[in-house]
Amino acid sequence: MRPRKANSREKILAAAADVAREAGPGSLSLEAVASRAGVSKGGLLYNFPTKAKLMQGLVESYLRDFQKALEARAAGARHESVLSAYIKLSADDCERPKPPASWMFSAIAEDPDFLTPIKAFKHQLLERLKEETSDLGSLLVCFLAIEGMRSMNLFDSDVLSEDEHKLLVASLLKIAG
Amino acid sequence: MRPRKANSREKILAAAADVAREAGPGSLSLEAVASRAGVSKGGLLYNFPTKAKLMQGLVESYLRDFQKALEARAAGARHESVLSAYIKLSADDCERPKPPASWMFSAIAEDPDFLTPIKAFKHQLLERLKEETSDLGSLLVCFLAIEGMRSMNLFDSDVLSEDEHKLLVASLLKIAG
DNA sequence: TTTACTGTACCGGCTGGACGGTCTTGTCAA
DNA sequence: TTGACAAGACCGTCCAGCCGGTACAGTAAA
Repeated sequence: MRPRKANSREKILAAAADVAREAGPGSLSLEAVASRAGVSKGGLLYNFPTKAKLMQGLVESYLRDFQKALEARAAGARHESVLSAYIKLSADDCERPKPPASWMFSAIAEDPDFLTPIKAFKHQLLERLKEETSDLGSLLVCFLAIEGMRSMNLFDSDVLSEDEHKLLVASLLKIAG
Repeated sequence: MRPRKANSREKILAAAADVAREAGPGSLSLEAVASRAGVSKGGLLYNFPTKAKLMQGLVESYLRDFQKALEARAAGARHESVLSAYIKLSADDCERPKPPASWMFSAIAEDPDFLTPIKAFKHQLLERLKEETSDLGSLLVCFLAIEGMRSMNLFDSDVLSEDEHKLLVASLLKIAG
């Protein structure tokens, strides 16, 4: 029996991320994703009429999830700054073993403009952080350092040891105040 | 008359970087590179028998250039730390408009293992920086912030304004001591 | 100094395979 | 029975790598 109205979109998105991570971003083909998602190629194309739409879906779901996680953290401890929440969230996100979002490379290869929403999101986040601090210099250092953490995670470059990672996070929280 | 012994390798490498930057990392085909370099496809394949070899060449030349630039800076001002030199070099590298090394995305798509030498290089650099400082926390913050700067540049995400960029660099130099 | 040979650098058409996207043919729930 | 959705064969395109050539420099025997 074929599962009717089983939310294929989510399965497909997850499968795409899996394929990009395991087979490499260059091997993210529609067939591979469909097969991984337990869906036929036609089924995939029904949900995402084009490869570009699939990438777009990946970007949007990524941003949505991140936003939700950040909001949850910020609401969970209202006495601390959003910057602290962002630092801690990113520290957790980059804890190994964490699946890096390799699909991003596929998206960039497909069309570099897929970065635009992400860029906009980051800009927006930075603006929000600026509002809650008076020390712009420290904020920038923290913001960029987090960016560095995330990028290392994305590139799967675990240059830092576990201890160094913890020390870094502690230092950032101290700078953030 | 065909230019004999005109160093095609360099021209091809430069052309590959250009194509990746201008046409997008997903459009880096051998034909496009050959045409851009003013070389036939056969000529390209003569110099780089495989696309993977071309990517490898890109990585190696990138690392070699970076190493040279860093050494030059470090030697140029021997009274300051290597970390300071690294900060300043990266700040200059990320000054817009600077061609981001989009070819890296093509390389990753071809085979994620092309990152290995880069990872190793960074690790080595970090070890070297560790030797000259006693404050590991500050070093890590600086190192990661630079990483963030470079990643933003690579992704062509100019989230920071000119002034913010300068403030960031100043703050980093202050932290680096 | 002519001729024959060798190795280097480069050319460009070809092909086999992979991939994105379409189309026809189902198939189940209402 | 109908319509939303899924299956997978199929088609056109693109591209990496191959291969048979060409041009030329050097060498050296004749």
